[in-house]
Parts: sequence; C-alpha cells; structure tokens
Amino acid sequence: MNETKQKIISVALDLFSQYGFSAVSIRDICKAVDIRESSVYYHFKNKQAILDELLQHFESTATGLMSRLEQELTSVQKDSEGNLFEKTCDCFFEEYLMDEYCNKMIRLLSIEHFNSDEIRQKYDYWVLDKPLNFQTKVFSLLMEAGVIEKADSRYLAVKFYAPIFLFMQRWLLSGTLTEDRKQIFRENAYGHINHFFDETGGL
Amino acid sequence: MNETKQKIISVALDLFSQYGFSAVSIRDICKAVDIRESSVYYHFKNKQAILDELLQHFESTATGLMSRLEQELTSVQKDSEGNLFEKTCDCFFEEYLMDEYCNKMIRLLSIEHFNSDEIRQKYDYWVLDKPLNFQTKVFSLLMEAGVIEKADSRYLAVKFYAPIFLFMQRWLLSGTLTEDRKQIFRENAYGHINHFFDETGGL
Amino acid sequence: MNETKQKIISVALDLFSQYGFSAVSIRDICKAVDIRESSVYYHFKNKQAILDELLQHFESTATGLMSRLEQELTSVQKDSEGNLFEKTCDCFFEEYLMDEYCNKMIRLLSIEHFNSDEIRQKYDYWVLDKPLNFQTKVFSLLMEAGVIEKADSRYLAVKFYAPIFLFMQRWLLSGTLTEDRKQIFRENAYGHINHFFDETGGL
Amino acid sequence: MNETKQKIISVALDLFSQYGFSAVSIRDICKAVDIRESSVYYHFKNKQAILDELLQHFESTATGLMSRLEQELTSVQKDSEGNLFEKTCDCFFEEYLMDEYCNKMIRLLSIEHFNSDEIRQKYDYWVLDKPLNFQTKVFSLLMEAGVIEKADSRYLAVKFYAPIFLFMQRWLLSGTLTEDRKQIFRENAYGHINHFFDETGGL
DNA sequence: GATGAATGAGTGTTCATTCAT
DNA sequence: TATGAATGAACACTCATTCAT
Repeated sequence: MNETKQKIISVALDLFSQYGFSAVSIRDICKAVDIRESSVYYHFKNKQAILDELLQHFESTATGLMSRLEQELTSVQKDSEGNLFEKTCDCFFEEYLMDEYCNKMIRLLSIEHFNSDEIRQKYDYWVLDKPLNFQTKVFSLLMEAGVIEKADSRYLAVKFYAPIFLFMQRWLLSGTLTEDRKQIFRENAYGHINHFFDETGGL
Repeated sequence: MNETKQKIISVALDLFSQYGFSAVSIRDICKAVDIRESSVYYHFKNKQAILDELLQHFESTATGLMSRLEQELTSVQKDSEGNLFEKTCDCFFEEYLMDEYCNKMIRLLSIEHFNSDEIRQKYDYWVLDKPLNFQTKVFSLLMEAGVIEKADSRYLAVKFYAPIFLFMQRWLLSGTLTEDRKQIFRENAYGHINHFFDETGGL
Repeated sequence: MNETKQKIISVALDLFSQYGFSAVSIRDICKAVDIRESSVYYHFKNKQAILDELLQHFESTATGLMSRLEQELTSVQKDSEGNLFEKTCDCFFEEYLMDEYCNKMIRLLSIEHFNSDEIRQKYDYWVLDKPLNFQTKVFSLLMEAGVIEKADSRYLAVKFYAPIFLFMQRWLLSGTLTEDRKQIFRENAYGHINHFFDETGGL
Repeated sequence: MNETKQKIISVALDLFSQYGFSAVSIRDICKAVDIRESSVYYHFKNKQAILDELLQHFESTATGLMSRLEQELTSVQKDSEGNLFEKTCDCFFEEYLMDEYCNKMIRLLSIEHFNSDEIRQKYDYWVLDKPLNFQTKVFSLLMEAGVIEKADSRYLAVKFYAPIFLFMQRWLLSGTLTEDRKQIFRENAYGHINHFFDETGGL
C-alpha cells in the first residue's frame, strides 16, 4: 500500500539478512531509501517493529506455502505419487529455500536465531521441525499407499532432509546467493534425491 | 602465560559464544574479569584481536584433534575397525561437538559466520568440509579394507554426517548446552549410526 | 465555539497542570483528543499559543471573580460585615483555590512560574500580590467601619493570608487534588480564620 | 575530590535550579564545563544520577544544619533565649533560605516537586514540614521555660513561619537571587518577627 | 477542518579507543 | 601492569512544525 513503508521494509530485509539486525542502523536503512531518519518513525514505532513486521509477513507467507504443499499432498491420485514428490521438492526448493524473499528471511532467522528465544523458536520451527514434520507426513502417506515399504517414517524424513539442510547451509546461506551457488545446490540436492529413492526402493 | 590475559580470553569466549562478538562490549568483558576497560589494551591491540586470538587457538586445537583422529585411523589393525569407528565417533562427539571449549567456539563461528568472509570460511571448513572430508577418508579406508562395499565414499560421508550436523544444530547449538540436550543429541546420533550400519551392511 | 479547539484547550489544561508545559508533547494532547498532530496547527499557531490562550482565559476569569468580590465588598451594609467576610473567604476558597478549573490554572502557573518572566509575573500577581492587596483592602474597610482596630492593614493581610497560602501549597497544589485534601485544607483554613478573629478582636 | 565531577555537579546545580531538570540537556552542562558529552558518563551513570547526587548531598547538608540548630536549642541557658531565638532565625535565614547553595537546592526542589513523588516528598519535608516542626519545638521549649504563655505551639509555629514562607516565595525563589531581593526579604522577615513578639508577649 | 507524510534539530546514551601516569 | 580520564563517532528515538491534499 504505502510506498515509503514498503521501501523501508524491503531495504530492511536486504540489509538485515546480510548484516544482521543490530549491525544495521536506522541511518543505513534511510540512506538506502533516501529519506530522513525521523521519517522512519512515522511508519514504524521503533526499529524492532520493522523486524516484527518482517517476521510476521514471513510467517504468514511460509504458512501459506506449506499448507498449499500439504493440501496438494492429500488431494492427488495415487498413480501420480512419483510425480507429486518431484513437484513437492521442486516447490520447496524453488519457492522456499531459493526464493529471493524466503531465502533472505531464512538467512535473517539463521543470523538472529541466537539473539532471542522468540527468533530461535521460529528458526527451529521453519528450518528444522516444520520441514521434518512435513517430510514425515509425506513418507507416512507413501507407506499407506504401499509405494514404499513400511518403516520409521520420522527417521526416513531425517535421512532425506538432513543432506538437503546441509547443502542449504553450505550453498544457500553461506555468502551471497548467486545463480552458480543455486545450481550447485540443485545438483547436490537432486543427486541425493535420486540416490535416496534408489535405496528406499520404489517410485 | 599471563593470568589476566587468560581471564580476558576465557570470559570473552563465554560472552562472544553466547551473545555474539558485536553484542558484547569491552565493558561487559571487563566487568566479568574485574579490570578497567583501558587495561584490556595492554594485553590486546583492540577488540578484534581478542577474537583473532580465540580463532587462532581454536584452529590449532581443532587441527591437533583432527590430525590425531586421522593418525589413529591409519595406525590400527584391520580387525578392530568396528571398534575404531565407534571410538572415532565418540571422540568427535565428546571432544569436539560437545566439549565445553570446542562447542563454544563452534557456536561462536556459527553466530559470526555471516559477518566476515574470514569467519565464514573457517565455519564452512571446521563444521562442514573438514568433518565431511574426514568421514570420506574413513569410508575410503573401510572400502579398501573390504569391510564395506565399494561405493561413492563422498556421498556416503554426506549421508552419514548430515543427520549428525542436523542434530547438532538442533540440540548442541540452539539455546544453552545442558546435559539434557547433550543426552538427546547422543540418543539421536547413536540411533542414526546404528541404523546407518545396518543398512550399509557390515561392521 | 469550535468543538475540537475546546477539547484541545481542555485536554491541554489537564496535562499541562499535571506535568508542566514542556513535559507534555503535542502527541500527548492529540492522543487524548483523538486527532492527528497536524490538526492542532489548524486551531493554533503553535504549542505556545495553546498555553497563551489558557493564560488569557484564566486572567479574564480571575479578573471577573476578583472584581465581583471587590464589588460586593463596597456594596453591602455595615451590619453584615461578619457574614460578608465569611462569604468572601468561602468564595475565594471554593471558587478560586479549590475550583477545578482555577486550581488547575494556579497549579500550572506554579509549575511554570520559573520558566519565563511573563508567567512569573502572573504567578506573583494572582497567587501572592492580588490576594494580599484584596485582603489589605478588606481590612482597611473594616477599620474605617470601626469593626476592627486601626492598624497596619497590609501586615494584617499578610498575617491573615500567609497561613492560607501555606495550606494551599501543602494541600491544594501538592499531588492530586482530592476531596480529602480539600477537606484538610478547609479545616486548617477555617481553624486559622477563627483563631485570627479571636485575636484581632471583633466580628 | 575529582575536579571534573565537581564542576559537573556545580554547573548542573546552577542550571537545574534555574531552568529545571528536563529543560537542561547534557549538552548544556558540557558546554558550561567545557568537556565532551561522553565524558559525563564516565563520572555519572546517567543524567538522573547527577540529580540524585545533588539531592543526596543537600539532604545530608540540610540534616546537618537542622540538627545543629536543634542541638543549640537545648544546650543554652534560659536567660539567653531572646538572643537564641534571634540567632536561630539568623542562621535559618542566612545559612539555609539565602545561602547560595541551599537556596539553589530549594529552588530546584520547588521547580521539580510536581514531577515525581520522591521530590514532592523532599520538598514538602524540607520547605514546609521540617521548618514547621522545628518551630513548633522552639515554641514548646519557650512555653516550658515560661518565656511565653502556654498555647497551641503548632498553630503558633504556623503563624510564625507562614509569612516567612510567603516572603521566601516572593523574594527568594521568584527570579534571580540578588542582594536587593535578599534585603527586601530580611526587612519583611524581621519586621514580621518583631511584630510577632510584640503580640505574643515576652522576650 | 483534518490529515498523511516528511523533516531538522535535538536528546540521552553507548562504545572502542587513546594516553598520560 | 593497570587505570583514571577523556573523547569522536555513532545510535535509537522524540518533538514541534510544515505543507500539499
């Protein structure tokens, strides 16, 4: 809606996700937006409020994305499961881990997650627990459908997600996100997925 | 060495690893050491120098530990490999990931790794690349010795280490390091190791 | 008159008389009136103008009140002087010192009287000189009428008013004006008046 | 002891007692002391701490003075009471109400006494209650000694002190304290004292 | 009549660092 | 070895005010 406010939000995300919340001053943000420092306080109560709005917006975005993925999971026919899995991973990679906006937010969470319990919880949830829970659900469904053998779906999720998480740390959160790094991540991730299904059998 | 300098180093490690480098002021350190702020500058050129010394000491410690592990690896008889692997993991977990000193340093690296290329490199090396390379070497040796089937030893290392890395993030770097969290980590990690060898076959 | 302007004036009086002029921001006033800060400047040239209008209104009110008292003083028959004195005091106490509006304004003057010569003069006039002059006139009249002995009417006025002034400071200007405090003031003040006339003889 | 700290204290007293605590900025103080703003924070935790130290020092000074007066009161022979009273008043006027340091502090209390309960209490105590209590004790002693007739010593104290208080407000706290104003105060105050004793009889 | 948006000047405060002793 | 004293640069934030709409 409001143009200046949007600019502030956007610049703040860029800077916070690169240098961390406390290393970025209101001055820095204002320089980039080209407004005077006092103007920020017309749009936001204080510096923290910018971070809060950023976090809140991310959570609703991520909630939307993940619930979309979950819905697709239960609404498709059985014969398309291989396809579905591929699509789900694609979406999770491209629209979450590597999406410009979400990647910045995940970066921000990972930078700030040691600073406050609140952010630590969000980080743990959105980067570790939620993806693991989602993946667990996926494997449960595949087992019910008889596509893969019955086993400990939670551990299967860990085995599946842990390398993804490691590649993300290595290529998507370390340094600037370039197309090159994205490509390396994709190769590693899809390589892992292929191996994984060869072993797990099926699909 | 010098007593005061040691105290500063030790207190700085405690605080930096908990709140991050820039969030800790010289004042904070001095309060804990019970000296005046100006005294710090007798022992260190500036604040950064404290961090540098911390990093340097860690690198030589970690180098020592890892080369010890590597040496043990090549010097033992073949019939003890199962045992050796177990010992190696034990050592890596207890004396590296969960050791009070090393855990604090890893925490510090993981807090600060977005701040400078220098630290990012160290983080990537000591938390991701080095352990992966070591594990790769382990599996290569096991393959040569015919203990496990020949395969892509690098990918095997990823499959082995990624869950460890994930559990570390979840339990050893998130929040305060308590005995409870250590125990949860151990259960998860050893659970994974057992599963892993059941599947990989052998040992 | 204008409704919004009235609200601003009224809220400003409440806040200024409680916290002082400079401690109250335009924001504070607007929050209480529920308008935006820029709107104030439609009704007033600047913050000072609100104070000016408050002062001006008080001065005409107080002028009205005091001249009414003075008029009554000269227009009544001699046999009612005791009654008159009582009535005059009553009016001065209830409609001036303890009247909600006037009390707030006197508070405001007493808070701000160190800030500018202008307000200092008004404070000195309305809280010290004017009441003393009035009282001097009262005693002069009573002397002329032979009700009390001839004496230094000015000093008599000081002896009469000073305790009232002291009780006012203690009970009517210190802290919030409650019914309890008003009552304590009344008891002290009327106690003083009775003593005073026993001594002065007469009435 | 410390020169700079003393200067800050002294300048702060000058400015606070003239313009009020919040109207004086750290910048103002530093300009007068000729130090940089950050230096203040070496000597004081924050702005409030300067005020606190000022208040604390005044209270111990005033406590000292008043207890000295009280001690003298009980230690002198009966035949010197007239003399004593005069001396006591002199001391109270010259070393308390008109003493450069104490006058500034009383001014400060009277400026700030509406701002916080803490200061309001100190103001009420040191400007109203304590002097009244002291005077009450004086009259009690004089009554016991038979120098003046037995009567309500508290009301006598009010009658005695209220005009002093009024003259103080008018001449010692309103505007700058000049020798002229001091002289006017003295004339008014001693005039009152003489009248008072003519009436009270005795001495 | 009212307000959304912006701003310049100022406020108290923190911090790493210096330097004479 | 240690520290008392000082400082420049930065920081988040507040405030009265302006002006186009």
